[in-house]
Amino acid sequence: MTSADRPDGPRTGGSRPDGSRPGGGRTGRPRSAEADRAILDATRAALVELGWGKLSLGDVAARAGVAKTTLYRRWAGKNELVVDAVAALFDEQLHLPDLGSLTADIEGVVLRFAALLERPETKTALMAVVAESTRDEALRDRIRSAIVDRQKRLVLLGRERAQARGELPRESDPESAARNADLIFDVIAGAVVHRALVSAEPVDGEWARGFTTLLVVGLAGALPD
Amino acid sequence: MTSADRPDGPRTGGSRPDGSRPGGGRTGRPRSAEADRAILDATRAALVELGWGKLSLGDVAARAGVAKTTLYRRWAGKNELVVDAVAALFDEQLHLPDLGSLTADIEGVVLRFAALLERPETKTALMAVVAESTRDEALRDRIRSAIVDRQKRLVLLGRERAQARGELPRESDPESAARNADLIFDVIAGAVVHRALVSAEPVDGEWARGFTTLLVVGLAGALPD
DNA sequence: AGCTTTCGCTACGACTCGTAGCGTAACTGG
DNA sequence: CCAGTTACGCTACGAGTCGTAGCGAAAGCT
Repeated sequence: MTSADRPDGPRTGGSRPDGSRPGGGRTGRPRSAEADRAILDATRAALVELGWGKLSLGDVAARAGVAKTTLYRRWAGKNELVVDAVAALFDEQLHLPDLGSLTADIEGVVLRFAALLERPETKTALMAVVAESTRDEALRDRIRSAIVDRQKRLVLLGRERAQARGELPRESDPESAARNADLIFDVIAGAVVHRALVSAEPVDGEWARGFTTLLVVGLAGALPD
Repeated sequence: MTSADRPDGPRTGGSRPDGSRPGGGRTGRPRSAEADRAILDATRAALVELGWGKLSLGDVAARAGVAKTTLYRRWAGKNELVVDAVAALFDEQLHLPDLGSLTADIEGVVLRFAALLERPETKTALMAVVAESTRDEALRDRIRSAIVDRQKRLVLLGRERAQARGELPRESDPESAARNADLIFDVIAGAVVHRALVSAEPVDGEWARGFTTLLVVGLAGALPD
């Protein structure tokens, strides 16, 4: 689940918590799925206590009750490990319940996303891995498939619902529709992240309302154009 | 150790590129202003070559032709040093020329900001220090005063101009006006950063136009409300 | 002059990194 | 049941970084 697959380096699995058949019947001792869980849990715990900067893989291994070598057999380094560790949180937390209107849907997802960014694990980890990804294309791909693309689906789903309700026009040109979805995604996710982590001020109901109003008015007015 | 507290240690200045009078007439050998310049230049160069993760202070000192100890006498650690190094770039690059209309002003600042984020120094450094700042209040303050607050001024200036032109209403309630400015700031800066660094796609003229249209329509429609 | 502060240099213990080598454990197919 | 294969825990290692201490010399001020 976590990974875009990786051809096959020395580190075979990299991340394959299911631990089993890629091509049929693997032989030999299987990887402990429990070790995977323990490592990812330990990673999140260490992020909470130490933050990104002081997190060391030796420490994570010790917390997980696992040898350091085991950890290196599965993940190439800190970056990859942390991406997988926080990606799981995104999967758990990010859904888009139908709240009946475009405004309510956006407000809802903004608050959910903000709550996720309040957690100390994600707070310190997300920006850090993005920073590292600026010099590491493989990491960028991993972040994209493990985190970003899944968030983007929420935008697509929300738009579809809004169109079904008649709140947004159906766009005829698929290219421009894709561009608009990307734009909206960057606006929503960017604004929330910036508010929460850069401005370091709370994303509360009031802020979410103001932001959503701005966005919905803009969409209603700018899209049909 | 890196950063958090520094009641009043051996590290006097922390960051005082002017290097002179804090309390009147300092005695003794003054700090070399040229060394400051050399260190910050070396920091930016090292960021370009190595990125945040592999940047080491020993390396920076060597590049700058300065003893490692000198570096530690002025900055508490990597975080503070890099903030100062990139803050200078923001000062150089971020202005707001009057382009005649609110739309043009926003498009202009978006493209300028994007160009700044394209540079490898800022790309890798900005997210990293923000990530560290989530666990270090002093660093957060430093980022705020060295970078964030200055960007925010552009929003205030832009709004004032737009109001003078009659493009935006003058807001009566100063509290709500401040909230709106903060909101607009997070939307603009957040969207650009997210597009450039997370989505990792180009902030070109086309994107800037689409974003600006969305924002201006939203502002025109939502603000008088 | 004398006082004060900074500078370059060297050296240091503590720590993290990522890997190698070994013997053992777990699972599979003949 | 046994041979083959893979994962595991453990130990040990060289390399690199961190941040500090201690020294003598340099550069200002009064």
